Amino acid sequence: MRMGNPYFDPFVASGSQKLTARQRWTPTPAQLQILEHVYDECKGTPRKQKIQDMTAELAKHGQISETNVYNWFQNRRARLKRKQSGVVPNNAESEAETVTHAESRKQNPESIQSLEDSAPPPRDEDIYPQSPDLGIDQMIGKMEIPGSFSFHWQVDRYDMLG
Amino acid sequence: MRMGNPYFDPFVASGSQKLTARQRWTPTPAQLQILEHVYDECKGTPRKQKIQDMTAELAKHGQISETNVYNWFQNRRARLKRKQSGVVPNNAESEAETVTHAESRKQNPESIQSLEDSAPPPRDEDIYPQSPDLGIDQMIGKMEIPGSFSFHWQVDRYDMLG
DNA sequence: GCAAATTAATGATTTATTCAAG
DNA sequence: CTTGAATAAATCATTAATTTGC
Repeated sequence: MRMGNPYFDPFVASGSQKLTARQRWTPTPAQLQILEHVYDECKGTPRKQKIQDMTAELAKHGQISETNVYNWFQNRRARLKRKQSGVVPNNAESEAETVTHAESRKQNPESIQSLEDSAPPPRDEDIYPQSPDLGIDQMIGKMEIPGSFSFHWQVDRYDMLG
Repeated sequence: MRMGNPYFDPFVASGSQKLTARQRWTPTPAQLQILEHVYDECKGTPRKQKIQDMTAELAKHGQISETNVYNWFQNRRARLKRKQSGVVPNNAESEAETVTHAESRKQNPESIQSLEDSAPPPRDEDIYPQSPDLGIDQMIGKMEIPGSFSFHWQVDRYDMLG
């Protein structure tokens, strides 16, 4: 089912410097605290408004996006449920992922199918009728983070070539 | 698993005019033709760039958004595969599945529970590093559609009240 | 004490299932 | 019934912990 690689654009330039390698967001301790606090308040996935609000707040403590927040809640809820429900040490492969970790770490580096690339889920492109400034502000702001180490943006998450 | 109603906001205002009722996009014949043509070319879900390009083109033939295009491809692929594989028209009660906890298939249309609303998947908000103009342009452009009938944007797809 | 190698967490994407509008 | 839309589950892939050898 899974095509080996959902996206695979290791080199956008010439494959010498992975200056645009895909890197995932990592919440700062402050962000994590806020996120967990909100999660504690309302278990369910927060609404759009809430997400936007949180994102704006979290952005003050480090790089973040609404997508990150949304994903975080999704994962948090799913994994918490799984942990609570069926940890069941009874069965052999409780997680079906145990094996995948140890050895199946490869990501199909050979299949260069520059023809079949899956597309990203563009969820909302036009649902921001009220506050586009936020997005722009963030985009500009994140270009240079004064404190801490160099944080990479997930700008090139998908791909940028036709 | 599925909660009865993931989101359920029939009326956002006060229940007098359903001016913001949820309405799904319906491709115009011209749009459909284009979509199917592109699908025929490359079966896989197109890439971001392609989606954007197509959306821009399709927008000339009627209301549309990248989300619509993406969903269309997703559904097209999934359903076509299902059809091709094993149709297995089990019209019987095949949905019974593993009913962990008795769950009614019915969604009570009476329950006006506009309190807990699930959140939308904010997919990309800051992934436009190279051509933000496009995004902004689109965003602005769609604010007012001169022609055609009054199509509701899915701005209110989720909710707009805290 | 540090750094490469391993393992465990977890952020991000894809797929399957379901809901509901037309 | 068809199918656009939305969610949750499954999966993938990258980062942080941890272990190991020096």
